[in-house]
Amino acid sequence: MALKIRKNKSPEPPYGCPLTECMSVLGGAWTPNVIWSLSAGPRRFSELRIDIPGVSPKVLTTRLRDLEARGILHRDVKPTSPPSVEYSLTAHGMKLVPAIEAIVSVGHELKKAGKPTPKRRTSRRLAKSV
Amino acid sequence: MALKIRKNKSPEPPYGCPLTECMSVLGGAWTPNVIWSLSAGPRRFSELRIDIPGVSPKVLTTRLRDLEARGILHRDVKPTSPPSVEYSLTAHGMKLVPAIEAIVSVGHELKKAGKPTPKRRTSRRLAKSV
DNA sequence: GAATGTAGTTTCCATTCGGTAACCCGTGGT
DNA sequence: ACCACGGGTTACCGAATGGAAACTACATTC
Repeated sequence: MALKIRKNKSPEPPYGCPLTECMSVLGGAWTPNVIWSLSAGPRRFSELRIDIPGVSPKVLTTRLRDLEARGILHRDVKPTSPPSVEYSLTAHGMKLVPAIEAIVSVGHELKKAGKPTPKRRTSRRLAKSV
Repeated sequence: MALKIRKNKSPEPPYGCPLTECMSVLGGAWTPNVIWSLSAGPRRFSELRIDIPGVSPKVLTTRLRDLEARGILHRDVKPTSPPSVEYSLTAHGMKLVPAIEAIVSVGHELKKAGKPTPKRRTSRRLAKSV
């Protein structure tokens, strides 16, 4: 007999799911880092590069453009000479900060719990031997 | 003159960053959905497939194996005949739920704010025309 | 006029990732 | 005997992504 499907549904269906929605924002590489960095105040391109070691200018540009297009951050070109460009979170972007804080604090807990840093991804051939 | 670098550093450097740490867990496709679904109680493989429309068995398997290896969820094979397999969050995995809730609630806000759903990801050739 | 600094852009490349589809195994029902 | 179901696995594939490196433009300064 077919097992019956329990139907205490999970809180949100993934159709137009806010979860998916939000993850599409946070999903890109370095995105949370950028937002996190900006949460401490406005920053220029090269400051961000320093704040986020390892990010390449290409990816950083991509992220900034993308987040700007989504209304998460604001790009402000100061007409100084050499013009400097300042990025800051919009009110909209600020809303993401608590979520990122939550993620960060979970990150702390995950580290505290001393994960043995699993290196294997799909090497679970043992499934049948269980 | 070189602009001076402001040094009100962002809260966490990305070296062994808890943010990065945690995102490496949440980053895979459908991962948050899986955890979200399991946050409502234990679920079997096929229930998850129903809860998360669009997820392929391959990816679902991958995610479940990965999350199991990380200690986020627990795989419980019931020795019934046909054996059914139940997945549930570990205490560890539960810790992720608030973060996901935060993400979900931001997702709601992002939707409320009526984003014009930018479909283009990297098609911002227009950069110069701005 | 050469160097430096800011703020990127562009090209190229390798890899990863996820999706599709097909297949597998054991059990139970008809 | 045969099919369906639960719970996957495997092979194959194309798109997307992220990284590296080189290059650009403009302005100031030496």
